[in-house]
Amino acid sequence: MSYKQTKKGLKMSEVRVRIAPSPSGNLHVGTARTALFNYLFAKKAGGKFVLRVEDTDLERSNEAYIKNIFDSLKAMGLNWDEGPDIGGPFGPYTQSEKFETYKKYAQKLIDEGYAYECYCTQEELEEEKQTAINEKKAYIYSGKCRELTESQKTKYKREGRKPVIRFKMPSKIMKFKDLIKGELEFNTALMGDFVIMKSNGTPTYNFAVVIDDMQMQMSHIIRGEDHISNTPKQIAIYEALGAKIPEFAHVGMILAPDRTKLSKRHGATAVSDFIEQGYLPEAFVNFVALLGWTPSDGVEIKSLEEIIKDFSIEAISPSNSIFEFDKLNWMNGQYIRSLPNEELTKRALKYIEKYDLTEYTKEKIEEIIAAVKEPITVLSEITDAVEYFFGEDVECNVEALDILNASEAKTILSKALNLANQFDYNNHEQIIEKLGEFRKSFEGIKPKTVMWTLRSALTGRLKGADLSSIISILGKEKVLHRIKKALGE
RNA sequence: GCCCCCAUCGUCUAGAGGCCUAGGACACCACCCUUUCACGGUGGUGACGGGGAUUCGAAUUCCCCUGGGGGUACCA
Repeated sequence: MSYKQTKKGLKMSEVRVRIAPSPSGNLHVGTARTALFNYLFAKKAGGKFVLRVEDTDLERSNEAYIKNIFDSLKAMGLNWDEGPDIGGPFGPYTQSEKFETYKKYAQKLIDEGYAYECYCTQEELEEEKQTAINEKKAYIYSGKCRELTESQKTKYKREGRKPVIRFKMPSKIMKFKDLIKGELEFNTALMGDFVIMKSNGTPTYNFAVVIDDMQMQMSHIIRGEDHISNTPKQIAIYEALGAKIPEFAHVGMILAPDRTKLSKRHGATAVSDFIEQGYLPEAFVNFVALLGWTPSDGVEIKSLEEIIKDFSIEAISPSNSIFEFDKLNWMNGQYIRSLPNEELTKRALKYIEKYDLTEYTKEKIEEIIAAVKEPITVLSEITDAVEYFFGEDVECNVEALDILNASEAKTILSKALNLANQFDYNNHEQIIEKLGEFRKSFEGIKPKTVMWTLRSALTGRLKGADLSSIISILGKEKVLHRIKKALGE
């Protein structure tokens, strides 16, 4: 046994899985979930989670997307053990860096009679397809280039035709056991000889995946069910190569509420979009895990670590699931509320930077965030929730204006002016107490009205944080100023 | 058209022949708590797509239909 083999030799039992995004867009929710399941499966088994970039379609791939994909995965906490950036024993992990390898294997398949050059033009192929449609039959490539003679090939070459390489699909009933879907069966005669190398010398997806998964010694392929129909093709290539066939597991798709594919028109589809809007990555991961997987103990809010412990691939549902925001929002709120104020403030900072933060100390800013966090479901809502704390004056909405224009408002506010001088602004308890006395101190005016009036004067709205907290944070100067302003002074 | 996958409350799902008068979570409704909005608590509305078959017994097994999804590329 050579050194190289020893180094690369693996224990039969080692679990190796991968996520193989193609950088033709930002990390999609569906891909993110597939990545999550792969990650969970690997970590649960003490195996390896590898990242591979599938950029064989150079036209559609771009650097910015690669960065977005890496960043999103990291934000979700799905750190890979091997990948383009950190390397590993089976690199390169970027397909565009392996074009020679694919060529080599394609040639091997030709030499051994499993593949052949095909010189058919697009027009010829189109014609075959049209005929099939007219005859209401399924289109299958005729295979007419299978037995091309050398002289025919040279003739085509001289015409300037660049061949593709097609795989000779054997005709048989192919069965395999899917870890999620169960026993699956296909008639490969219906598939025809498919292209493995394009005329520009780059591999097609179905070929590149097999070569990579084989070389990277993947033990399990966990992916979306949109790949089910590719599986027989891939297995056929494994067989032709004499390679070990990995186990397959196909997860249902994530659909939009209208039951169509989740796309831009449904709003956010990229993980980064969600994070941008103020969904906490850990909440997002938790939610996405619940799309198709159920915790064994019924406890739905779980950290990544806890999910790993409880994860099993058998528990994944075989059906599609619809991405609804309700539960995500609820869950995000749960996570926001459970975050320590300091941490929450740090994360909320980018949503409040439009205000003059120098009006307050760092501690006060934390108090503000703590005061408004309760009803928040998405971080971006903080921008509005916090508005009335900043600036001297406050802008009143219609409801607040109505309250302030009511006949009893003047009475209440005049007295409130007095009250404002009695507050000990650093003593929250004292404020609560004084406020309690104050709201009951009016003959014929409901406590509720008293509070609403004061709230309207101070915040310009009827809804918001706890009034005593607001008063404490605002401080004497602003409180007095705003009450006076409301009185028209 | 052809091939494949899927099918329990609005949504995510529990359920692997009797434990199911189908359980939980979100959403929704009501009540309680409360200075507002909320948070929290309690309770409620709400589903096995249809038809056959197997069985003493079916949400659970089988078949058909229907519905939804995916694939059918020199995209991945």
